[in-house]
Amino acid sequence: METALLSRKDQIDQTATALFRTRGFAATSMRELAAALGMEAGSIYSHIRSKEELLHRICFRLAEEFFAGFDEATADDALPAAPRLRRAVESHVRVLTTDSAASAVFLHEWRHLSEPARTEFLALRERYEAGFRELIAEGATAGELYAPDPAFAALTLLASLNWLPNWYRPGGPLAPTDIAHRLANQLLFGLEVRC
Amino acid sequence: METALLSRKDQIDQTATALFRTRGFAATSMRELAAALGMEAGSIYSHIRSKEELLHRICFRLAEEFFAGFDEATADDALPAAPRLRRAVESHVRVLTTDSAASAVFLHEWRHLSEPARTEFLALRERYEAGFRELIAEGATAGELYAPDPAFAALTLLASLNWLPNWYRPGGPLAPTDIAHRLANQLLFGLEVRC
DNA sequence: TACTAAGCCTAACGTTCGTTAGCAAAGAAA
DNA sequence: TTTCTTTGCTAACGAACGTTAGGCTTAGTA
Repeated sequence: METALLSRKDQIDQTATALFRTRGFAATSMRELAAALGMEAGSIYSHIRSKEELLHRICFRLAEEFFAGFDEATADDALPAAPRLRRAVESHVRVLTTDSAASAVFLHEWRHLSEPARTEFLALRERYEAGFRELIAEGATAGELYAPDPAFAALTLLASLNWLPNWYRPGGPLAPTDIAHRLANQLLFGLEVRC
Repeated sequence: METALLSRKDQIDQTATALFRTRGFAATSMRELAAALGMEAGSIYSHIRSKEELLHRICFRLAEEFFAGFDEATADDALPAAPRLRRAVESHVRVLTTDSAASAVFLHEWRHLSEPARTEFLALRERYEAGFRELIAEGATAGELYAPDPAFAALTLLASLNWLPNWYRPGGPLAPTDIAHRLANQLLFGLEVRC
């Protein structure tokens, strides 16, 4: 057998991710996907069961990556909440930049999952957001952070980060780690000059 | 003629906006839209020319509202950049909250516009973002704001705001003006406690 | 050599899509 | 009364949709 860098199934996943990102899940046809892979639409079904399976795999794989990164970033209990939050932000940015196409699909196309996957996905997302919320709340009670409403702060913070796949392009002027540092700084220090 | 609160055409626009928001433009069929209006699919074409015309009207109407709000908020040249930025943020939030369904469509579904509308739309959006960018840059050179990279700051700021339609619900615990103030504060002052 | 398993093809299935044509009812304007 | 406009209907159009069945080719295995 040819030792391909990517198995055919992985190629399908990757091409589907790119198409779902730019055209959206619903507007991407199996024939389009097949054409991008240089094959016929029917042939794809030798590798997958359905179009939705593709979306399902993309969304849940990324959920796993976000969780793994967050857990690793916040594992050190000795650290105060503020630096742990900073590390969580950097981890989130790392996932967004290393797999920005899949991230965009994860963020925008999940609603085309049918039940029960959709509910399951939303539960995962809520649990992830709760992680940030609790980190911010911890920092607030410890006096490290100013956050009268941790839930509100967490929403705003993740919103800023999640916009990233909309403009980030690999090989641009800013490296992923630069972006992570800048975002963390801007979100933690704000725009207004310090007193 | 019956003096309806909304003309039939406006009812169609409004129902289409709600459906496009929750299911997406591509995944919303004309038959679904018709059913939600209590009519048949073919009948809609007595009022509109095409499905895309609906999307076009929603997107460009909101673009106008964003511009009108921004222009009014930043018209006072006597004011320093920082308070004008704050007013622009509040105006943006006002549009997002008073018409959150249309805002969500504006933010997510524009890519289903076909050319040349799509390019035209993106040019408008870029011009709007440039307004924020220049305001931040002005504040930075005047020493009012700390923003080493105004473009980056503008992206992050708008990202935080544009996430709003994803969680805002009219009649929730926070009134739109509260939200606007909190967002402006958090973005301008940051999360970290001040020195 | 014969057998097996991938991988892809063609052809077609039943369904749904956006849209159109032609007609009917009903009220406003003349 | 006649005419026109508005609004909606039914029925259908061609196209595109996701998916399946069955067969062919090729490469690895026994």
